[in-house]
Amino acid sequence: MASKVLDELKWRGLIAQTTDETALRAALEGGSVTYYCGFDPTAPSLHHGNLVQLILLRHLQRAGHRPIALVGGATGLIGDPRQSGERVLNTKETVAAWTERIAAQVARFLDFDGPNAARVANNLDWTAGLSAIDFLRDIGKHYRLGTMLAKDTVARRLNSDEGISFTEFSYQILQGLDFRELYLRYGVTLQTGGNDQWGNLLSGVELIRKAEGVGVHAMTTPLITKADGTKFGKTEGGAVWLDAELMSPYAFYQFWVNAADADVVPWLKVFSFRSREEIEALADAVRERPGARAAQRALAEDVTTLVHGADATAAVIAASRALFGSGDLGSLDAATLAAAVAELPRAAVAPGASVVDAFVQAGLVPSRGAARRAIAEGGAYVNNVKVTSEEATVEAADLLAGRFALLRRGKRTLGVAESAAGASAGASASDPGVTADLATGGAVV
RNA sequence: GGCAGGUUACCCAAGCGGCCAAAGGGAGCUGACUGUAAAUCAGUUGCGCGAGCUACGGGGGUUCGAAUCCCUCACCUGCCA
Repeated sequence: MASKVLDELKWRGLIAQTTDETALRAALEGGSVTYYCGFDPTAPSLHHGNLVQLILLRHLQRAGHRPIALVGGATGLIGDPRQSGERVLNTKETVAAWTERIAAQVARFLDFDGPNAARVANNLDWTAGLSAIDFLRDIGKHYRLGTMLAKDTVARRLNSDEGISFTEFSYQILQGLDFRELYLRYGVTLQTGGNDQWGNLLSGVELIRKAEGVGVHAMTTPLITKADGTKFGKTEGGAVWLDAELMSPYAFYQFWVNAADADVVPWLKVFSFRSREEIEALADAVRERPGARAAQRALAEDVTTLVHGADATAAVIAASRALFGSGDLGSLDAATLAAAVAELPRAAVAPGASVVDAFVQAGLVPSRGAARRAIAEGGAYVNNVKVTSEEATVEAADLLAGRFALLRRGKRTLGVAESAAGASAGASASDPGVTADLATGGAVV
């Protein structure tokens, strides 16, 4: 039902601000609206923050509206001003490569068939050939310095020690230019984005009003938060990446499964497409049986399926069940075990290799000193058995199915030591470091 | 172009000649308690088993000894033009 999409989005907590809500509601209920959201290539992949935007695009498309995903081949070369300080410019080659990757990523979330088929656009197409003089005459004349300086991010940066470059200051004009261009080319009348982009969205709304005499809309999503006040989406790898190369589907699934009780219901509303009834049932489940973590599992399954597909999700659920299940690891069959450890960081070891080295090689700790510290703190495990000595070694008897020993730091940082003998030739022969200095003797774990 | 201030570990920030691998806070990690959650308390956080090594923007000096003093370069910020 197209008519109710705004209410649906509100209930889900996906709307922070809109321009004239009455007019926007009328437009959304009156027919198919062409809308857009921009994604700047500031990294090789999109992340959790962009995911909210992608989900919003999807909701609107499902409601019968027509999405345009804009990749910022041009704006990515400039960089929008952040509070934290001036950006380091990336090379044109880098930005071009990232633009391509991101365009491919975005496409997975949209439907390119049917009457409201999606489209991907690149703002480099209309800015690359724009001369500085034309830009200043045709666009710049519509911008008032007072308004530009008053933009929150700009004002903040001006008052900070770092200040702000003309390059980043100009960003808002480029984004306004995009909205106008998309309006002229495709009849786009709504731009969506994160709430921190509000000023940049308004830039386009104002430009179109001044230059074209037409009123268009803007709508933002709120910043996703965590109940404990820490930053949403912060992980060891920096962000929750949507690209499987930057963050494995297993790690991605684990991120969502680890959602706090206080966060999981709001996140279900935002990140899953489950119905109101289903989400309310899961909210009850959290209240009544929090230990079962039913809502967290549902959230993780939905989001992982959306981003990585059903097959990858089934695999990581099976892996998670095996690794975090209460059953004895030794009782797992070889195939299940191999699948479960497939995603884990691994170390190739020969029987007799030290546990310290295996932990370092698997990347579970950054240094040998840190590995020793982990053991001393009682936070290192081999096959779910606490390692008690810094001289402990991985022996043949520890290898499950004759090949793997499960390494764990703390409660849930996992890795695997794979027997060099049982591993494929390439993996084991390539690293002489492990086999060269095997610990002599020492306690067997 | 001129003048002033700044650059310390993941981040903020103290230190201003030896007691500094560097206070304090944040963040991270581990343990206890748990439910792969939160809260709380405790421990821990450059590399190395160790001797020791490397580090306070880069380089060069002074000194028995430098994060600390001097010179120089780079970068950042502010003010003036």
